[in-house]
Amino acid sequence: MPEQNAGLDTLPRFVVDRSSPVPLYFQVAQHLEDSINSGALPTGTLLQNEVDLAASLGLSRPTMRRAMQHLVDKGLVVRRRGIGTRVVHPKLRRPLELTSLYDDLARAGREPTTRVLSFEHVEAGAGVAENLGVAEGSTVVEVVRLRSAGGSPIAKMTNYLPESIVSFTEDDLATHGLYELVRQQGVALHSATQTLGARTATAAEARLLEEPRGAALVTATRTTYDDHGTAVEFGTHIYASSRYTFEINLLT
Amino acid sequence: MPEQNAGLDTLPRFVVDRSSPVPLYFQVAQHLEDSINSGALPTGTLLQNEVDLAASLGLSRPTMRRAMQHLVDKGLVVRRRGIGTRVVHPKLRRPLELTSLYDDLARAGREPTTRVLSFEHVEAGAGVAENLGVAEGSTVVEVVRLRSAGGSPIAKMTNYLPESIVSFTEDDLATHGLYELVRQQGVALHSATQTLGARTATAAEARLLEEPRGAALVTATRTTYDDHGTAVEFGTHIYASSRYTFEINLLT
DNA sequence: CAGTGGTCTAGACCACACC
DNA sequence: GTGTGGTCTAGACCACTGT
Repeated sequence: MPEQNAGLDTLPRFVVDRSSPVPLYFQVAQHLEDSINSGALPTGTLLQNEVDLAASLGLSRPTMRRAMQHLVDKGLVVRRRGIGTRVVHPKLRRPLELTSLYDDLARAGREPTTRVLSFEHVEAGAGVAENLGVAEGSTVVEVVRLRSAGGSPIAKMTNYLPESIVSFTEDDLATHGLYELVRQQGVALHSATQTLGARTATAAEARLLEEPRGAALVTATRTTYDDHGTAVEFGTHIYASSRYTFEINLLT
Repeated sequence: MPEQNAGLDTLPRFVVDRSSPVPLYFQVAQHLEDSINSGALPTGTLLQNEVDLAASLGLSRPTMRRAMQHLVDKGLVVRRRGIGTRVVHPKLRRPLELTSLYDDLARAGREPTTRVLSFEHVEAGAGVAENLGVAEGSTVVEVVRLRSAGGSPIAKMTNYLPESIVSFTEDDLATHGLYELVRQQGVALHSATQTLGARTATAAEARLLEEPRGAALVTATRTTYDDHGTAVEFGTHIYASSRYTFEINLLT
């Protein structure tokens, strides 16, 4: 007699749509994820075994396994041989995504606004050229933005992009995240490296971010690469530490 | 005529060991990873298609696919339908691991040293109790450490652990990372949430970290969970921002 | 012992990219 | 078209857990 068992009530009501272009494993994973997030499958729940689940959904076991593995990759469940599949701490969602500050704030319902402080074509200095992988002195687009939420400034963001991939306008940047715009141009973002640190604000920075003189700022530099290992974007950012912190989830 | 093609030279020499307990897909993935890291399969190389690779290794296609997917998850290759599998930027390894500051410094060859400032059993306050998921007032172990590298202090780390999982000693902490010790006791670390921010140093903190008065510090709070979603460790740390920054790699 | 997930096979059909 | 990876099936055997 298992201590807890679920999926018996919620899952048989669910049927996959075989005419949908959405893969079956993904439909199942999505439904399980929704059930976990909605509380229908609370933390600690032991799911039905994959063989029975596959049978009750009319799927093969490999397809069911793939759905399960998807949830493992997201950190929502843990699987143990001889034991079963257990729902873990629901707080640990969204382990690794390349999100922008704009998306983060929007998701938190904080109504982000962006003011573009400058948008111009400049010659790449040594630092920018090295991080972006372009020749020093070549032309790149420099974007400086002030992002606010709830009327208070959060961050000053300075980004450099190769001229060739910028076809959006200054207006687009006021209402969309930078990554969103880059992705819409067909660039497949692959990975990014980010360095976080801290330093005290200069007088101008303190004024801009409405922080006291000498306040501690979070600093971030990020380089984003596409599928070919080509740098797509390099940015140096400062954040008002009294109003923003970085949340990072890690899976072992 | 493909622009670049590989696997023809290196892979047929490789044979899987079917008597090994190491899964076949892992043996293959490991060999490919080694080939990539050694430069035998340089950046941009287009691998053989998975069907041929499977055949030449005497494996089924699903097994070969699994090896490939393993490399995709590690960020080493990119797969595109209709195109093939391509080796990407070798600089972007080790996307996301749960590492400790000790491990990070040791890997960088900076000879970390640790001084245990205190090691005692205390009653959990409200904040610690909530983050650790224990009752307020229950006994937990508090560890305060000063980590240095190259003779200079880097961070002051304050950790709280449930009393039950601490069987190591103060001496162990001077020469090993906290995660290493926890893992050695059979605890399966699953995931962690970390929050990074910044603030100015107090007078005592500045003195301890050998930073100027009012210096900006990086602050980090981290909660680590095991497979059961139980909190294993909660810590609040401060870092001398002039000597340490956080490197983070993200995969989209 | 029975039950669980972990691995592996040998096929099949489909969607997409390039020529 | 031809070739690529993406999805799916219906089995099989093994390793580990708990009774």
